[in-house]
Amino acid sequence: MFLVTTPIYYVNDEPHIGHFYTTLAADVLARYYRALGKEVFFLTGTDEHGLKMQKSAQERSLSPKELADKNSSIFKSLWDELGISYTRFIRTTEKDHIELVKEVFLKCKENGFIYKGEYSGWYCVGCEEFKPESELLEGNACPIHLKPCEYITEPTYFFKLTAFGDFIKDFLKSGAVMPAGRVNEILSFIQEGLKDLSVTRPRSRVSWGIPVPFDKEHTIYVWFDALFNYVSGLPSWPASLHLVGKDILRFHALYWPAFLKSVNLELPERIFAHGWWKVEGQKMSKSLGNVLKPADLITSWGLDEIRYFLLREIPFGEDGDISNDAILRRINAELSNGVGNLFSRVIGIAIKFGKTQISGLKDVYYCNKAEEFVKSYHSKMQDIDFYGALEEVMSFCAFLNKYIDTKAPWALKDEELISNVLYALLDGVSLVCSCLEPFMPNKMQKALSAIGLSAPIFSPCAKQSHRVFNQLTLFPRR
RNA sequence: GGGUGCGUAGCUCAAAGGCAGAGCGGGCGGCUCAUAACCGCCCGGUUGGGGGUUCGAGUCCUCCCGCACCCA
Repeated sequence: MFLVTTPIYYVNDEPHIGHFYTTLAADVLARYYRALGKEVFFLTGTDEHGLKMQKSAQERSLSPKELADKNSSIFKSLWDELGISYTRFIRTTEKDHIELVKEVFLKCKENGFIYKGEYSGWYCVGCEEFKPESELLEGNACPIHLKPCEYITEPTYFFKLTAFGDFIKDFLKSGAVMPAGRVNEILSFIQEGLKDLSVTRPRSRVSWGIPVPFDKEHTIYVWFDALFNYVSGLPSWPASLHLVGKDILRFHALYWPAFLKSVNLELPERIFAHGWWKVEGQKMSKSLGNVLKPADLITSWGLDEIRYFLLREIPFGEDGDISNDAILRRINAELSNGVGNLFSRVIGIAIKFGKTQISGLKDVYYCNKAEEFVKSYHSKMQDIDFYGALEEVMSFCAFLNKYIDTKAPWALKDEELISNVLYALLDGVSLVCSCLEPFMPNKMQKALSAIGLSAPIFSPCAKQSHRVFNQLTLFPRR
C-alpha cells in the first residue's frame, strides 16, 4: 500500500499556494499509484493546538475549538472544491489522535527519553518558541514578529534528543531524505551539537493542547502532537512518503525520526522537501500583500492548467517563480500547441477518414518508442521527479507529431495503411492522456472517454483496437 | 559572524574531467490532418568574475561578486 502524507496545516493560517503545492504533489502521486492499480492511502489534515490558536480565539471571543472547527473546514472544503483525492482528513483535535499522542508520550517516558527540567529564555508568542539571545532585536524583540519577547523560566519536560544524534545521521545518510542537497543542512545542524528538546508547556500558559498524561500541569508541545498525526491517521505504519516544504524539513528529518525511535516505531520510508514559490519575482509575504491564494489562480487559468504549471515549471524540490507570463507560456506552448493540438489532430484524422473504429498492424518502430517513453515516465514518477516525467510526456508528443508528418496519412491511398498509422496514433494519444491523468484528472478523463477509455492505461500496443467518439478542444489557446 | 547550496542562451532547465545541449520565445522555409497549430532549418553563449590544477575544466582547487536557505 502506498501511504502518502502532507503536513497537517496550522489552522491559524489561511490556505495559500504553498499549502496547495504540497497537497497537489501528494494528490498527483496518489492518483498515479491508484492508476497503477496500487492501494493508496492519502492523509492530510489540520494542526489545531497551541498557543497561537489559543490567543487568536481569545481575540475573537471564540473558544479555541470553535475557531479550529471554522478554520479547519476552510482547508477541508478548499481541498474538496479542488478535487484533492485525500483518503482521510485528520484533525489533531480528534479523539483517536489525542489518545495516541498520550499513549506515545507515556511510552516515551517509560523508555527513559523524557525527563523533567527547567527552561528559561526569551519567548516569542508568535513563533511559539524560545529565541536565542543573539537573535533578538533591540528591546528583546523577535526578529520575525518585531514584538518584544517575554523572559520566562518554567518547569518543562525534555525529550532526550541528544541520545539520537548518530541514529539520525545514519538515517540521513541512507538516502531516505530528498532532495539530497537539503540533507546537508540537517547534518550540519547535528554537527553543531544537539540539545535536548523541551516537549511540554505549562498548562497555565498553554491550555489548548493535549495534557501530559502523567502530569496535568503540562501540555504536550504542538510539534510532538502534530507529527504523530502520521501514525494516528494512517491505517498502518510506516508511511511510504512524507511530503513537506523545506521550511519544516528539520522537524521531519531530525525530531520526527528521534521521536519515532524513542517509542520503537519504524521510520518513514521517504521524506521529500520541496521548495518555495516566489510571485512575479518577489518573495511571498503578508507584509508585501502578495500572498497568492490557489482559488484566485485557478479562477484565472483553470484548475488543471495550474496543477500542470506548478509541477512542470521547475524541478520538484527547487524554488520557483509564478508569473502570469510563465503560466501563459506553459499553457500555450505545451498544453494547447502540444497536448491539445495533438489530440485534435489525431481525432480529426480519424473522423475525417471515417475511421472511428480502428485496428491495424503494429508498427514496431512506434511500439519501441512508446515502450521507452512509458518506462522513463514511470521511473521519473517513482523518483518524485514530476518535472522530468512531464518532460518525457512532452517529448513523446513531439515524437507523435513528427510521426504524423512522416506518415502523412492524408496522402495515403491505401485504407489499410491509413488504419495502421491511426492505430499507432491513437495508442500514442491514449498513453499521453493516461500519463497526464494524475496531473490533470479533469481534462484527461474527458480526453480518455472521447477515445473510449474509462481509466488510464500504461501499456503500449496492448489494445487490439481503438475507438474514437468525439472531437474535443482540450486546452484553448490563451 | 559561521555553514550549505545555487549562478549555463531573452525565459525554464540538461550536461557526474572529454565536441556546451534541449524546450520555449525570435527569424526563415515546408505542410494541410490539427487550436495561426504542426514539421524542418537558422539566430542565440567570455557557462557570474579573477587566478590555479590538468593533455583537456561548466565540472576540481582558490579568491571575489550576486542570490537563496540553515545556524549563531
